[in-house]
Amino acid sequence: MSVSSHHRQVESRLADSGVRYTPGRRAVVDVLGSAEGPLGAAEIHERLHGRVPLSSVYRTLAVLEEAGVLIPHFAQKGLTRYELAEWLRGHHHHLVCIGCGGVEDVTLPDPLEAEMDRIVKSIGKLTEFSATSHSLEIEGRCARCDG
Amino acid sequence: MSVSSHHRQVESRLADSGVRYTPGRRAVVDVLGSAEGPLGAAEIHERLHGRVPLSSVYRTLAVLEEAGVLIPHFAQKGLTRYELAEWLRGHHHHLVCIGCGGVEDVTLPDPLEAEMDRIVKSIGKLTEFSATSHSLEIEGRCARCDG
DNA sequence: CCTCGATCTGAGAACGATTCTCATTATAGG
DNA sequence: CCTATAATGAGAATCGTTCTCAGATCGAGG
Repeated sequence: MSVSSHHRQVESRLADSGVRYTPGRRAVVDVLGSAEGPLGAAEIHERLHGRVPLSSVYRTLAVLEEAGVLIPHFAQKGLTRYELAEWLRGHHHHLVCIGCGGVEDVTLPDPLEAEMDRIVKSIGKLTEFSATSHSLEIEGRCARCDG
Repeated sequence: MSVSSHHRQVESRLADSGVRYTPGRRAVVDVLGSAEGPLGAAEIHERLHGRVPLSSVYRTLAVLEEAGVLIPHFAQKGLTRYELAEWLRGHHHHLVCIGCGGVEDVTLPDPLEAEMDRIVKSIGKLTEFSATSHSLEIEGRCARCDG
């Protein structure tokens, strides 16, 4: 799943809604496509060395979220991070480090993910709630902070 | 696990850190103890009918989080909600409604929770990450928003 | 190519949630 | 009681985010 493949997919998804895939928007997708986990607006702005002004980064994130290209992720007070949606990056879960606050992605092996699905389905049956998606957040200490 | 039992436990936990369990703090614990899910500062202030000013609610939340009585929960842009920590309320998961943004708790039946534990343990073995806790976030539509 | 309308952008103002400040009040211990 | 310490209330300050608006860009039709 290369970055240029992301570009093709995003471009066509945006085209469907009559939205342009401009250089600024590409730049944001590039940054997120090569990130190790979700990033916030300020982090993205930083990684672009100011080539895209912060207010435009925010607008771009809103446009891409609206188009279903990005998914917001909340794990810290007052900070929204974004990552590529699952249809671009694949289904995965998060390891949230209680030491440094960072978030890493994990993709489960099929048998484990199948088990997760069964659990989520069971919960749907137990409650008046129609589940569309799920995410397992595991808190702990990453290799760097553990020791 | 009654509310008065919560009060006793919280009081003794706070005493350990030389922190007073004042009426305002009790009121916040009361509200959270009888909530159906995590609440934000404004929601708590609202449910107290202004008996505790908003700035005090914020301070109280910070104090109680610091003491390990409350756990913050993030599921919405720019809004931090809190709930009683697991040692007070028991382990549970969250149903996050993509319609109204609300969050409900679910406690899994033992066999399902046991399965979750196995999954989390397996992930710990797969990665350089020492898990201390986990939470399954299920996104979907609540009974009210579905239809 | 050139024009026109629609879309996008940049800069800064505005906003909402949260935190801070500081003067005042409550509390526990001597 | 008195005093030192902790807690409170009200409003100002802060920070992430959203909005506004004037100007730049684009792409379809002439």
